[in-house]
Amino acid sequence: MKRVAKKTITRSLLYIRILEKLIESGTHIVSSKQLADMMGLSDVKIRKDISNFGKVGRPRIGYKTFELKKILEDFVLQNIVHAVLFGVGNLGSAILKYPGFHQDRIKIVAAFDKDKSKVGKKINGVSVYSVKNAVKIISKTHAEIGIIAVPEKHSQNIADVIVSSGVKGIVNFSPISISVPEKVFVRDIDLSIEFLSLMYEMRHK
Amino acid sequence: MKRVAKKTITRSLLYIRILEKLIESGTHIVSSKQLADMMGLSDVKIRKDISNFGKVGRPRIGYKTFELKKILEDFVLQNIVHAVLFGVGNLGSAILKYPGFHQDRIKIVAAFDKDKSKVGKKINGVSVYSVKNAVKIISKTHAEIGIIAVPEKHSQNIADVIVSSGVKGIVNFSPISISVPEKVFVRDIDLSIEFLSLMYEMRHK
DNA sequence: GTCTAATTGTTAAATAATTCACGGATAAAG
DNA sequence: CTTTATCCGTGAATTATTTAACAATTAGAC
Ligand SMILES: NC(=O)c1ccc[n+]([C@@H]2O[C@H](COP(=O)([O-])OP(=O)(O)OC[C@H]3O[C@@H](n4cnc5c(N)ncnc54)[C@H](O)[C@@H]3O)[C@@H](O)[C@H]2O)c1
Ligand SMILES: NC(=O)c1ccc[n+]([C@@H]2O[C@H](COP(=O)([O-])OP(=O)(O)OC[C@H]3O[C@@H](n4cnc5c(N)ncnc54)[C@H](O)[C@@H]3O)[C@@H](O)[C@H]2O)c1
Repeated sequence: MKRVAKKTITRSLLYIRILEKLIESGTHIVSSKQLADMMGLSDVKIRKDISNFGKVGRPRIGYKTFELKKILEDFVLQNIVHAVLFGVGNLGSAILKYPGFHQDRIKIVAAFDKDKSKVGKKINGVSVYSVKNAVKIISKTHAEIGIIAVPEKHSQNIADVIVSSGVKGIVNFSPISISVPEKVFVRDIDLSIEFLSLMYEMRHK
Repeated sequence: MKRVAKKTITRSLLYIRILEKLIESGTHIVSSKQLADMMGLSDVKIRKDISNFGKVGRPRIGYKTFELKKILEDFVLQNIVHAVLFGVGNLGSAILKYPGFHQDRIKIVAAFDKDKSKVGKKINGVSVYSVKNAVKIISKTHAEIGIIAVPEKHSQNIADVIVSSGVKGIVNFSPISISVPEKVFVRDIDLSIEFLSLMYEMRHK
């Protein structure tokens, strides 16, 4: 199968969300132009993205919302994503309590913290465990992604724990780069950099 | 001045952070290769990025950490960034309490919520106001960026408030696209999409 | 039926970003 | 003072992504 551009994948995930909303509201047909307006993109880009997955629209009509959603899902989603969280602090708690992940088929199956007062608690149905038991619990839960929400000085240590449990994907919220083996994929989410680069863009355009 | 690539800007912001750490630890000289290893990038990319800002390194030696930091800052930073936050919920509170923004010269100068039980409180030194007073307070504080951390069904409404206050930059944490005039810049931070696209990458590489 | 206007899908062109390849500088060794 | 190994800077090549241009399709008007 042809390699699909990374940006096409992230946009396709957004299309799926919009299509869900359209379907829910009873809309059966949508054109690339309508989708484009809803998302602030160009219609060509949307058609180009979709063309990666086959010929699914009809000229003069548009796309059937349900059919398009199905096709996109078949290519870019599959199952529920299981994740474990490290660090049940301010950010970690917000993540645990966020209901949107469930809607997007992301399930947090366990959380870990080194603070004994947090271990044993349940937040939004998710149990908080001691980091000592992480490897054991992760292998039991078949988690696929580890979330790092601990203070940066502990991030590498937690990354090592995640790697040693066999998990191959990490979402890292701490503002430092972690070292992992090549076969482990890391997504860094750095909020400060988002603010600062937005600021740069505002000043230079 | 030559236009600098967007990705070069975000990486340069990361270089600044690493350089700060190196300077703090007493390191005076660093090579592109060392920086590359610390960040998981290639050394060429780092040299190419830096070359946008002039000839600052010395062959056979490397870069003076302090000098490089200064030059990068002159190009990609300037002042403190002032932001206002809408929605003091789980995520909004985490943002208010995060000390890292201060280190990165981002200052949250006011927060707004529609929940009366939150209005009047102070979180980490930041006062929470009623949304009704937002335009007035924003113009007084000279905020440059508005942060949207309200439930998605209110996001467009809050975006309109932010725009009508004259603020030209928005960081949007809600999982929907907001409509704003062309001259307003929006950065969408969509956590679900990060998880799902990471999952895709893990399955296809 | 024929025409028209709308909309898709695709090829080609343009733009953006990365990687390669290597020349030039220079500190340190001898 | 010459050699050598190292590291920077950069033009050219490659790869990735977006945008433009347009042919093909077809529902609906007439
Ligand atoms: N809060 C934000 O808005 C925000 C923004 C950007 C980045 N971050 C980053 O996210 C991370 C978490 O931020 P936060 O604000 O939630 O911090 P926090 O201090 O509120 O929470 C950190 C949690 O991690 C736990 N912890 C510490 N060491 C641990 C370890 N070794 N193993 C397991 N748990 C451990 C602590 O007990 C605490 O519960 C930090 O790296 C921070 O830089 C946070
Ligand atoms: N918590 C997360 O981890 C997470 C992850 C991804 C996205 N998000 C998004 O971030 C946003 C906030 O999430 P959250 O978990 O903090 O939600 P939350 O429900 O905990 O907090 C929302 C806050 O916004 C306030 N609010 C509601 N309507 C408002 C209005 N019109 N004006 C001002 N304030 C208003 C509420 O009073 C509440 O304090 C949501 O859009 C959510 O989809 C959150």
